[in-house]
Amino acid sequence: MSDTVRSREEVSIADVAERAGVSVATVSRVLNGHTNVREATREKVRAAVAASGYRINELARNLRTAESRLLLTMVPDFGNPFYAAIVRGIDSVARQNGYFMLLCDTGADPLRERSYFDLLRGRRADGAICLDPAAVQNALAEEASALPWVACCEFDPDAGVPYVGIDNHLAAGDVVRYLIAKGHRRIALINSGHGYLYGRQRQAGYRDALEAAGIAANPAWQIDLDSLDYDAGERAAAQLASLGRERPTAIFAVSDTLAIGVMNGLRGAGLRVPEDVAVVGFDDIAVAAHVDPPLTTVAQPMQALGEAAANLLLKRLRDPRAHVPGVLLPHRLIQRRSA
Amino acid sequence: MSDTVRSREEVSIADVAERAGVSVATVSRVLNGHTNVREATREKVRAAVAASGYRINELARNLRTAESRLLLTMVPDFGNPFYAAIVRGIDSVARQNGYFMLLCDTGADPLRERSYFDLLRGRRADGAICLDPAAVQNALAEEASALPWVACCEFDPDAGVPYVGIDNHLAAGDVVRYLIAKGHRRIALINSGHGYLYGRQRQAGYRDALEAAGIAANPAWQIDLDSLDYDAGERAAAQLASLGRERPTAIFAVSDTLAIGVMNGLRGAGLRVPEDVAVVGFDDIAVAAHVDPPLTTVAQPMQALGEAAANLLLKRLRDPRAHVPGVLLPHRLIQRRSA
DNA sequence: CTGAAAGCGCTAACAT
DNA sequence: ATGTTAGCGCTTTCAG
Repeated sequence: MSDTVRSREEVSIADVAERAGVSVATVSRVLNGHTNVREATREKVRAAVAASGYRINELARNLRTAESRLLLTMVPDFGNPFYAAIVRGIDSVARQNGYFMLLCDTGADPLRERSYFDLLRGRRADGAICLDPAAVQNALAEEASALPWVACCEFDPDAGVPYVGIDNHLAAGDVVRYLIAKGHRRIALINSGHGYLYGRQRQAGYRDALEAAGIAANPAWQIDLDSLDYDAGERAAAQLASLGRERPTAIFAVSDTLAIGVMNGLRGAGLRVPEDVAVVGFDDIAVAAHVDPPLTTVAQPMQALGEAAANLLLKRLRDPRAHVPGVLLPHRLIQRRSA
Repeated sequence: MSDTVRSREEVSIADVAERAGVSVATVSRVLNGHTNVREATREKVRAAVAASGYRINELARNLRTAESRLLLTMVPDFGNPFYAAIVRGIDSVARQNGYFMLLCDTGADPLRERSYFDLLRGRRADGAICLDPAAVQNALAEEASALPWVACCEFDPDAGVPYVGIDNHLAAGDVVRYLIAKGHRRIALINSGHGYLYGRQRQAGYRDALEAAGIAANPAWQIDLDSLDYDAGERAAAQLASLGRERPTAIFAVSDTLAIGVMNGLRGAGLRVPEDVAVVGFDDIAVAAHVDPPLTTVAQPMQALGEAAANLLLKRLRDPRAHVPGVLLPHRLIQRRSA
């Protein structure tokens, strides 16, 4: 009570020890919940801690224990709502295991991503989960492969890095088969360029499903974009609409943002969805159910993906030489009104 | 060349020193770019560093220098795209000043937020920027006020915490005056509940502007929601639409997500935007320009808000006893087709 | 220009 | 059950 004035000077474990009339070791034991301390002593220490306003210096503890209990999650674009649920999944597992999870916005820039890996190298974080494009990951794989990290959603199965994701080839096939079952034979694909592995996988799934149904793919119906934003989708739709009688009756866009842009572009060209052109997206982001018409799309088990990634990472931290396998989780086609 | 095999054992500064035939002090000097080292010695050290694959242990350095050069940004909801540009602004300033910025998703939960503040208390981060609701901040203000942090967008001017934001009262007034100028007199407000200070400020701005124009506010046209998501906006619109002849001709929603939901709800009720009901949102998030019709809304200078917040924080870190003032930045009404 | 040595604040043997 | 002590890996006087 008499010591209300907390000096702004840092109070250390030694100060607490002195105050409580015990050794620093005892204070440390109390702090860490070791059982071999007499209750009376424990109480004295607690009182001294409270009275002094002591706060443990985790930096010192971390240096000593050689771990930070910090996990990093690297996202390529913080503005993309797609990552939200994944991040929540990671966070919940991290928390349950006594770790903090902190987010890094890499901007899909290898240099920035490298700088975050430096946090691992400098022992300031214990591990990382990377949601970045496989290309970015690969640029770093060589020197980074010894570091404790796992890939999520975007990954190269051959990079030797543990990963979690879905079967993109199968998912794209499911979309095409769904569209075919609805009577479509003129199906376009709007893809995300070759930076993303998932793009190549979905393209292959699209092609193979078409082929399996005996439908020849029209090259004019395959558009590769270098962006995933609404505008890009809009422009692609305009391009497809301008085909006139040669235009497709269904469009599969590899992301919901693209698909929403597509619907806008179609509307701009005087075409109705789904009457004139059906549209399917990918990801099932929050707005997808709230655009007009609501978007048919492929849902990934985002939360589960994040949880699985976190669990993989923790396993790797516990046993650095454990074999950590790649994991594929099931997706789901969400049927709404756009197709 | 002969030493390609990097032992997985941690190599320390002492190892490098031995290898280079110098003292650890000299290695440290080279590492930190001190000038008082002979070029030949410097070269020897560099070679030893490269050959050994040495990586500085930042934990140790941080302990010694008593700083982490880590900044935290706390967001209430990682999934809300509203924060993206702000975060980028913070990040760029942090980077330019040699800091890492890491994101924390608090879920607007005071307990979780407190846990992140613990990172500050434990010296694992040097400072923080908090984008959380003022209510959450206040729950922590008492004990947290000694910590180096600033509030951004949501803040209590009286909490004694440095802040950056916009003039919400004025912005809401601008919206109402714009609507009045367009001939509207039946203007509804869809608000976000009382958890958010900006909600109260915008409500006051709405009321005052109406009053100044001699228009009596109809209580049935003021809806308080406890959520900001699309569904909530949709339900509120349905409620307003059900008023029949008593329904408003314009709706001001305090966030774009709400506004988009409102437009959907209106459409569901057979009402056209803007012909039957005009809609104005707030924030100018990315989708706002891509919904149908494009949304008229208030843009906040997000990037600038983030930069200003980061600069305030850095100033506070440099001089803990400096007076750091509150800062208000200008907003802008973006006129599109919804109103 | 370089080295020796003293810590930063903590944990974990190893005593007692 | 408690204390002593040796570091964790680094930076920084202080000497030389």
